Amino acid sequence: MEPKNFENKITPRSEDYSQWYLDIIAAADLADYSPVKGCMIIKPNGYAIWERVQEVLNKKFKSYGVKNAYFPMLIPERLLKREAQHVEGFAPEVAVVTHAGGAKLDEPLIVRPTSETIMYEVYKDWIHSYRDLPLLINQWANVIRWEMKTKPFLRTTEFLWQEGHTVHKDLQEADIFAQKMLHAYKEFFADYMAIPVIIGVKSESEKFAGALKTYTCEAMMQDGKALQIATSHNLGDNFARAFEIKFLNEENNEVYGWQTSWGLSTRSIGGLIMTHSDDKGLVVPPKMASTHVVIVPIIPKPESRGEIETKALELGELLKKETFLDQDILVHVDVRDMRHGEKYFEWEKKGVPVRIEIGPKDIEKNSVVVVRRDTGEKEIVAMENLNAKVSEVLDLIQVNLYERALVMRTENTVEVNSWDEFVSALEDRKFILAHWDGTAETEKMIKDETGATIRCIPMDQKAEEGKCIKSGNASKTRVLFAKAH
RNA sequence: CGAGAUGUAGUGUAACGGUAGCAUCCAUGCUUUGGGAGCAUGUAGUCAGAGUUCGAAUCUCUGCAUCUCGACCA
Repeated sequence: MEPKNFENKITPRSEDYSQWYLDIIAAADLADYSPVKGCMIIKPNGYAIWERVQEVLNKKFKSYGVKNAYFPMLIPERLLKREAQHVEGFAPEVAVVTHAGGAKLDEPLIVRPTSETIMYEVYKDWIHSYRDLPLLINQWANVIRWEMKTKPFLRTTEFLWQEGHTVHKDLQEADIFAQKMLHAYKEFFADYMAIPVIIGVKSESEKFAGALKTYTCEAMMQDGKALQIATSHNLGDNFARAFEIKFLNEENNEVYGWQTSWGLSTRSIGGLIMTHSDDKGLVVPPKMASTHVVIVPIIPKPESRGEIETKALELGELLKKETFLDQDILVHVDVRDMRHGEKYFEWEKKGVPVRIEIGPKDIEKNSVVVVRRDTGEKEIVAMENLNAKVSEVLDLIQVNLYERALVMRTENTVEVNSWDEFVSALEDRKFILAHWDGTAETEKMIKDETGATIRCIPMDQKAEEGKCIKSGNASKTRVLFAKAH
């Protein structure tokens, strides 16, 4: 039965992808616009996903020997100016504090757009010997970048992220570490977010301001556009030279440190939304969900309420003792005095992976109905098998979401060998693997003409002689082109 | 920041320059209940400021906000 009308109607993806995205955020109650333009209020439902991101990444970082710390949000302007490319890259988008304590400040303070400068200013005092290395620090923080145009989670003036900043004894070790973090992100996206990402190297024009080399995770959203969902930079000794991070090596020579920085922001939540959600609402991969299972009692007769709710709560308690994929199952029993149909819609909008329905007929037959959020499949399950079944289904949903996203990307990725093919593939919203002559001029020409950018030079891309689709010049490997969010 | 569009209860909409109305939400009560229920009562609104006018939600200007498309970006 079609509902007549209701709040939070979701625009179909096919009709208006952008509106659909905003509708999902409203329907799942993830975020609100703030009184400050371009900023976002992350509501409890949205923040719960972020907390899960923090939990999983912290565990991963610790296993790599990375320690958490916190540095100030305000950075003296002179520090930002130390590294030439860095200041050039960030100057247009920094917010500056000029007054405080009722007076004009002698030196303006910038609100961090990223923390390289303030962290490295003190790193130089922390590092004296090769024995102090590697220095592996991460911080969870907010940063501000004054962007022209914002969109919840994907691009907001203020956003939350983690930024890791390390110092190593040589370039090779730094590069290996930058790649190690890139793979950590890739695994996180695959194993937890159920988002398949392509890892690769950014072109010169797309790399981080001040970096030697930028590694990136690129994901395909359901509209075929790419989302840069995490990055890891090999900073070389650029910042070390600017901030005089020096140490005595084993040969007693004073040398500069070699650095990396790597980050993942609340944008990844936008990626999660755009990868898995459907026209009914948000879909949260079980391993990222703060509620895995919602039990909805069905009460046709008021007098049977007590009995049914008791049974529902009882099943809930049993289920909480169960695990799936080494996680505890988080269960919510929804005993609110509402029609069950309304509850179904609400939990679907919020993306809870599994719904269990229990009513008088179920109690009679000693069974319940288990419904999957990803496929909508309903199954009648005997109560004694419920724990095992739910555990299995959560596992299946986690796997299915990843597979579904991977199939989508695979089907929409093409190799092209001519400009005409390139243009038509782009119109079909594909990821395109094509030859490029390696020059910034050609890259810019392609961007200006089509809006497509080089997302990355994929790491698993094999060497292959070819001709640039734009200039016709020689190319040694294919690179990934796409339009980006 | 450039081009365009739109701003009316929490949400979605209506009102020729002339009493701001409807639906929904929310609150209360009753009846209901295997996919967004029904009835009754109640609360709640013209983005902000200026101008034109006897009279402005409506016309004009300015500002602000949101959306779309560019430029910028995690």
